[in-house]
Amino acid sequence: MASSIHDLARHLNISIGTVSRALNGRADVNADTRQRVLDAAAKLNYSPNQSGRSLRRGATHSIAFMLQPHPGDQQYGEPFFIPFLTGLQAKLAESGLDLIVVMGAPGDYQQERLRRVVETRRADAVVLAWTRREDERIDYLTRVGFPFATLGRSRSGGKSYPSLDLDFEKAGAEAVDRLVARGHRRIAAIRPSLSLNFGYLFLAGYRKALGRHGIEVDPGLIAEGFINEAGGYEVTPQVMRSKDPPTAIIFNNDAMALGGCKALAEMGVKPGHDIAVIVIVDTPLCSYFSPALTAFRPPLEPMGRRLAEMLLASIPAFAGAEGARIIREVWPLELIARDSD
Amino acid sequence: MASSIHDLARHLNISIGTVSRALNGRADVNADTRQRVLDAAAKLNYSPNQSGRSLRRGATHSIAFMLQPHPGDQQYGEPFFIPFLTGLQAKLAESGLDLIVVMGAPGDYQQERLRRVVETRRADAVVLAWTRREDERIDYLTRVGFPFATLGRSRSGGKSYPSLDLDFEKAGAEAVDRLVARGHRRIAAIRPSLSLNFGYLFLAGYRKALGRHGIEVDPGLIAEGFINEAGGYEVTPQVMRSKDPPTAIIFNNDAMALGGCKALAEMGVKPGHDIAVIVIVDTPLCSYFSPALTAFRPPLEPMGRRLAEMLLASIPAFAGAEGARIIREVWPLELIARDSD
DNA sequence: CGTTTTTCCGTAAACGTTTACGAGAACACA
DNA sequence: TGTGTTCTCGTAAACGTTTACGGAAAAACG
Repeated sequence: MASSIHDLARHLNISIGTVSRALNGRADVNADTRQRVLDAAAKLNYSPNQSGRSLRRGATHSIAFMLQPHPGDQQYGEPFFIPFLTGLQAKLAESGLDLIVVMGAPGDYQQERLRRVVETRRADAVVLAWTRREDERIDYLTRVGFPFATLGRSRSGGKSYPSLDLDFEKAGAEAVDRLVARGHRRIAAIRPSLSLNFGYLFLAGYRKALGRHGIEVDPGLIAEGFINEAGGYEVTPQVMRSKDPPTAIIFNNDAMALGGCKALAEMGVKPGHDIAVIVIVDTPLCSYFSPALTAFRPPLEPMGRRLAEMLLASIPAFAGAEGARIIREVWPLELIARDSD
Repeated sequence: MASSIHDLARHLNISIGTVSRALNGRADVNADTRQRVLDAAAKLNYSPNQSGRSLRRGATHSIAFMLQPHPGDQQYGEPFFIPFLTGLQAKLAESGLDLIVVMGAPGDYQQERLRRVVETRRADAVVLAWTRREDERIDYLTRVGFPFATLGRSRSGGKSYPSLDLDFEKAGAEAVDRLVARGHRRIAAIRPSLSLNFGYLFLAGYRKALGRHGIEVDPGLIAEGFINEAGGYEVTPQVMRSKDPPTAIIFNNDAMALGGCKALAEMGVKPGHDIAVIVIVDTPLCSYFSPALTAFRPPLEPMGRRLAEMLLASIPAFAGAEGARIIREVWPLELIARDSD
């Protein structure tokens, strides 16, 4: 099973150097010999040992995505990533790169696992998600000079690394606009910790839009919970018990909305009927919920592909002739109107 | 950043051999020297290059989990895995092993990616999920003699590899028993393709229990759909439009149930009121749905830990003194009674 | 035919580890 | 003092690649 380049060379009676050159498509090898090598490689089922190759080349030809069970939760956060990873992997594969997903241990917010990946040189670059406003991972990676890209931004938004984010601020504002246009003025916002940057951005858009409409921000209508079903469930009653309860709620993600709607149901409040509900980040859940939830849909698969491009473009070793460059993009979210608002 | 064992050796004025032995805890190195090496390693922030180590040792010290966007769907299937992977990773980490998750390209059912992992020796073993009744991946891995374990069984259920599965057959039967005890006799089953082994097992249990209760199996009450929301949504109306419609439905998983309930709602049928609903595999979705869905909950995180143990026990290089052995286990599913039945 | 260029290939070093082997020093023992 | 044992360490080979270098043969050119 473990056929090495030596086996190939012995089998063909030529030197390993020639075999390697033939396999790697170098110019200085006769067309005949190349073909013989290729045939033999197919016959012997040869494929290069990754460790040997990485060691020699000083590159692993793989990119790591850091996947983290979110603090305070083990279940949520990942269905979101699957289409994204599909796009990421597809684009990386076009450049002959492997995508590996590294599971973080719960709790340490990836510092330990990230260090491990970097220090043992398991990947040539990493992709981060769940970016925080102050993100120690970003600091670490820039400090040690390890290539990376982020899905999401951090506060500094430094120009030193590529990032692709969604325009949560605009989505927050648009949600408010839409609700105000439908006559709502008591609009609640259920969001995760502001340390998560998308929560921060959402709230900024929410505030700005309310201001634009001359509506005063009522702190009693803003609540923070864990970014999962339990969080939404726990926190929604708080805003509903406000002296002057909301007639509409904007949830920062689908899981919180699900929990929130559960709480509403228990209070006898029906979304789309007694109260308007809008969700910022759409998943299939939203469309199959009853009532179907109006939500902002991110184009996850294209985002994955794009971030792969941006990452590769930022790394000299992978960037083509035009040289490395840092790209930062913010994509709009598209509202899918359904039955809940 | 790239401090190697040579840097350490030069810095301490000793040979690289000694450094390596000190780092690896070998006996033939003086206690003083060992300490000096350890200190220097910490100071220089040394950690061994993974490629070099793998090359020399002939082992990567990492285990690959094959993650696959399910055919016909990009969004579903993965929240299920997160707690499982958390357990898997935790246990592997105790043995100094890394868990990497390898994304399959959509469509090829992992064959191509799996071959790549195996042939380039990227991992020492792999873990498979979504086992099919006839599983080409299992055939391939056994044929080439690559170590692996499965979450789920295949038809053959060969004794050659460790596997951990849930007792879907018993759960299917228990669901029927429960519904019959509550007076139902027209019980529908919504399931995925029988090529997926858990779908097959579920149906077997369903049939067996019906037989035990002297209820004839009505093919019109059994429907097959894609294992996602869309599948449940599409297929549920079929059984409802049966001449003699069901008074209860058992869904084979949460996503199908979600889609099915959507379809029911559109038909004006209310789960837990007009019809009983039971879900075989529980996720947080089920408890936050309205009404909360009665479901069978798998202990995912312990399953991950256990499968890691079983995998390691099956590999001579990792098994302790007692030698390698193949363990196969089937765990019960626990019913969580909620409001839908 | 002599010279230069091109084509093709073998040699060997290097990447960063681990480890078998052997040797010097220290020590124990008679 | 001589012999044997135990500690400790250095040397060097090996893992499977890639690639710089050089050289032999073939081709091109005058």
